Amino acid sequence: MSFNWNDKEPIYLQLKDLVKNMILSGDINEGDALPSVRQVAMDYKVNPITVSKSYQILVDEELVEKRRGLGMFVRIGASEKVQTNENEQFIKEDWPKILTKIQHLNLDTTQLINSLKEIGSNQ
Amino acid sequence: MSFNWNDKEPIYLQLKDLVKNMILSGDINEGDALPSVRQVAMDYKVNPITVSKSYQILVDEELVEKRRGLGMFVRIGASEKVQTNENEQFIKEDWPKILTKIQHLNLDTTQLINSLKEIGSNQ
Amino acid sequence: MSFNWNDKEPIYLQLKDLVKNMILSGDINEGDALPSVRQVAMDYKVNPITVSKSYQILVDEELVEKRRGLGMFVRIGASEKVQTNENEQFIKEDWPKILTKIQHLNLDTTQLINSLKEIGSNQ
Amino acid sequence: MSFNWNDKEPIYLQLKDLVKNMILSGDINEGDALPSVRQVAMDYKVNPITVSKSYQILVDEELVEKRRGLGMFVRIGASEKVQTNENEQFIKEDWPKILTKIQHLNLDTTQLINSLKEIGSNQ
DNA sequence: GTGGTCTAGACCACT
DNA sequence: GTGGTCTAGACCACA
Repeated sequence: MSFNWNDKEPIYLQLKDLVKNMILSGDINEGDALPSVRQVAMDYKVNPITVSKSYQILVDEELVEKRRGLGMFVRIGASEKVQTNENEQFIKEDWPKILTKIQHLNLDTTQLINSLKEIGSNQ
Repeated sequence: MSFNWNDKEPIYLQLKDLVKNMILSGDINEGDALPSVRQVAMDYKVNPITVSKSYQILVDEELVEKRRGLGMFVRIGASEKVQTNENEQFIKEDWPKILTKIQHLNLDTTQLINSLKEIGSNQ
Repeated sequence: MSFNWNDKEPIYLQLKDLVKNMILSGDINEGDALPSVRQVAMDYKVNPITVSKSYQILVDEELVEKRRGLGMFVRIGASEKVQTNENEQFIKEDWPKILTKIQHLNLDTTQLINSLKEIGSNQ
Repeated sequence: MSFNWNDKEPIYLQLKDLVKNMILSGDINEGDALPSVRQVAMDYKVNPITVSKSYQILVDEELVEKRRGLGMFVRIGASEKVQTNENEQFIKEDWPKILTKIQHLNLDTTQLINSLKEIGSNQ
């Protein structure tokens, strides 16, 4: 386990997103401890400081709390918080840009709508 | 005019996209000269080397040609080429990612579809 | 009772100060036993070793004595001793720093003086 | 220049405060560039990453802005902002604690008031 | 056991 | 020139 990394983005950000997704998907439950910095560093063959940096961001975003001498723990409500934040960001920031681009490129919307409908029916 | 810049992407890429969009939208016509490196550098309060780098990319993408002693000129067919390339990129790369994200976030597709329909009817 | 803790200072020091203040205010009388390490650990949801460390400091400061098999007891004269030490520390170390800071921040001293007068008149 | 450092607080925090004070006192003017990370690292015989960490905090506090490829610059209004923040923190957080402690220790307020008056008259 | 800090030295992207 | 990232390895405080 060592070559997931995308060269364009710093590892610590990718790692942060990875953990975020694990919280979102329930791979790590609220109240649980995150794997220790050292553990992750070894598993992913990454420097402990790099892992530390990822975890610190999650603390700053109030998704994770540090219990001194014990480790990092997923806060209660973290999963919902992530979901809410990401939804909001998509709706308010990403989607409008996407619409603008579609208009800008003068794309045929019927195809796009169809692909969206497919997704909708599978939910 | 100085704070358009997004911190996550290098200025020279943002500048390149800006020019590309001006070509696409007809703000700069095919055959026309691009504003001089110095001019742009002053207008946008950017280092001339940064502007050069942007222009060079456009030359590499064969949208623009350098005429020695005269400046940079938009090639004939550039606009269409941009449009084609961007369309393809959107359909093949961006849109699938967008769909995945929508599914991932479990978003309500009906709203999204409605906003797309609105755009479609205005075209 | 679990989140009194200030993240900047180690828990064992905060706990030590807490006990000190209880001695000072008479919540625990001289000659009385301190609550057992286990008890405190449970009450405050803290590791017993952390509590031990706090108590050990109080022993080192000769405010508390250990009676083997019985527990920790507040020494006679402890309250006065705490008061004397803390007074001295405040006057000699804390207050000068406070004055410097007030000057540095260029604060209006009249307000501060008024709040001090209020306290004085209530004593 | 190498042994200013207090062992109890991380260097990067001390360095941050040092820069903050330089902004506050006008040693570095608003709009000016901060000394480069490498320069400071050499001057103070500290690792560049440590300096970087300090500077990053100032960016997060919006006192300093990064201009890519150019360096870090003191934002307009930074000095006032620092002053306002520190004043507020003193009045709302530090001073009440000080008052409590004075009351708690049953200190003679007249001396304290006198020392405050002295400061006041020198302003 | 846990995370936090620091160093020395390397490499990279941006301007 | 600028800052950002990462490594490898060390040491420390806390629980």
